[in-house]
Amino acid sequence: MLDIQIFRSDINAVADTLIKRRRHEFDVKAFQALETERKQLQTNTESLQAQRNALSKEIGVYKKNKDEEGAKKLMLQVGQFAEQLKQNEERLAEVQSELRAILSSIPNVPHESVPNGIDEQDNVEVRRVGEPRQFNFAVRDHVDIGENLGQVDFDRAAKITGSRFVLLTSRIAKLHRALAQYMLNTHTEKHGYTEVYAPYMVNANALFGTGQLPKFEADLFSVPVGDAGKYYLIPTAEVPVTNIFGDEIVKLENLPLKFVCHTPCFRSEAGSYGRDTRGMIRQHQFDKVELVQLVHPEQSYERLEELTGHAESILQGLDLPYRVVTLCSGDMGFSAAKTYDLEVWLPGQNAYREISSCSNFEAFQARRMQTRYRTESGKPDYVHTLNGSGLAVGRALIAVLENYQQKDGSVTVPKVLVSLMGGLESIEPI
RNA sequence: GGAAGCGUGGCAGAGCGGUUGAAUGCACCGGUCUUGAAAACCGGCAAGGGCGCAAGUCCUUCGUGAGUUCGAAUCUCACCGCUUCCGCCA
Repeated sequence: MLDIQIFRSDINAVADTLIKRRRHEFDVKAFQALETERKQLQTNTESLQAQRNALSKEIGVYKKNKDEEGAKKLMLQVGQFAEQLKQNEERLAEVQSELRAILSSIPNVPHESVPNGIDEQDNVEVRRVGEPRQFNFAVRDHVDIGENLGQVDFDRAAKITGSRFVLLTSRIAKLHRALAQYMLNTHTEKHGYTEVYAPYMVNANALFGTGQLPKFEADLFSVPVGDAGKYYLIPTAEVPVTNIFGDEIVKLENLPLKFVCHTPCFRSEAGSYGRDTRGMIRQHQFDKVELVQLVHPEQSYERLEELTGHAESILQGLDLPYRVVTLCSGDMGFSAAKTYDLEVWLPGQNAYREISSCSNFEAFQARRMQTRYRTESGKPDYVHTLNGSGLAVGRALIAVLENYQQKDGSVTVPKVLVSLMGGLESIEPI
């Protein structure tokens, strides 16, 4: 959520930026009309409330003095505007909730360093790290590799559940676990993150906080709770972890707060039918190790570079070639002010594919969650939030299978994973 | 699932229809005292919002929502959460 103050003072500039940079249009006239009404209603309502409060206090005094007559007179006075006050209060609540609804459906404004653009075509490559390996045989993709090894099974997953799920077994299931373990160990031991175990189901309020609701309900899975309520399966650990300090004022000296959390992620992938239907690239359920930081506003852009580096270090440790891309304004997520994507080289696709997304949300999420810190002067102010995948475990598995494949169909275990694999150096067919 | 109890400021904990945004203690901040510190003493200390250049002033908030009332932290209803006991269970 953007600061309503900038809509009050400089609405045309914001509207302009949002159209040019995010192709997001909103009705400035309607907003302003509501805002004018709000201002008038609020002033009016509050002055009536003040009158009522003053009279009520007086009534109290009369009652104490047993002057029922005097009290009666004042009660009549209040009665004269009671109905008007009630109507004002109701309308004011309506207007404010309409304003809030508009405000909460407006995306974040991109940082000035974010390149302008429409879609992923306009993303800007920042750097490439590592050289794609040259193969002296016909490369296979992870589906062929995994099925040939007899340890990746899409058909049975579809039988058990449906499409876009996978069943991993034996060494590959263990490799998947080892990858997550390696990521968690690295981030906790080398990068100073605190490990978190968090709920996999969250309420609507938490999803509002990070920006998935109200606009993107269709992307989420939910389960009914009680008679009317529901919980949502998390689409990313970002949701429970970023919300840890929602509605709280954290101590300045505790910043930055850095958390790492390994969870499954559940996404309905509505609107992506037909895309990446082969293999494990786009699943309804996948594991991810997520990095989350709550930081002092002045530091958030340095922290974004740092956090991106933490995610990169996993790819480097696994010796996987990748590139870093700055998302253009049109390709960024709803809540982000700036995003770097890490794209890993997949020989099976002969392409770089996203494996991590690292973003600075500035105060956009903090404002929704009401997460603040106390400034040096003691005044509360919003923190900045960041997160990034460090990394998507399922996609990391794909990358390892494809980049470490051998001519005979086996897959070499990356050096850093050997001990986590109990000494196993190569995955063979079973 | 059944029964009982409880949700108040950073924490603990009063208040149970009237001038209470809320006693008191702890924590925290400033001051006096002290060579310094501690102790003692004095003072300060919730958040959000409106109007205002400002000083200030007004409104809202005692789990959430609705209601009763001139007036609600206090009464009513619903919901959410927590605790304890019983049952069940990994």
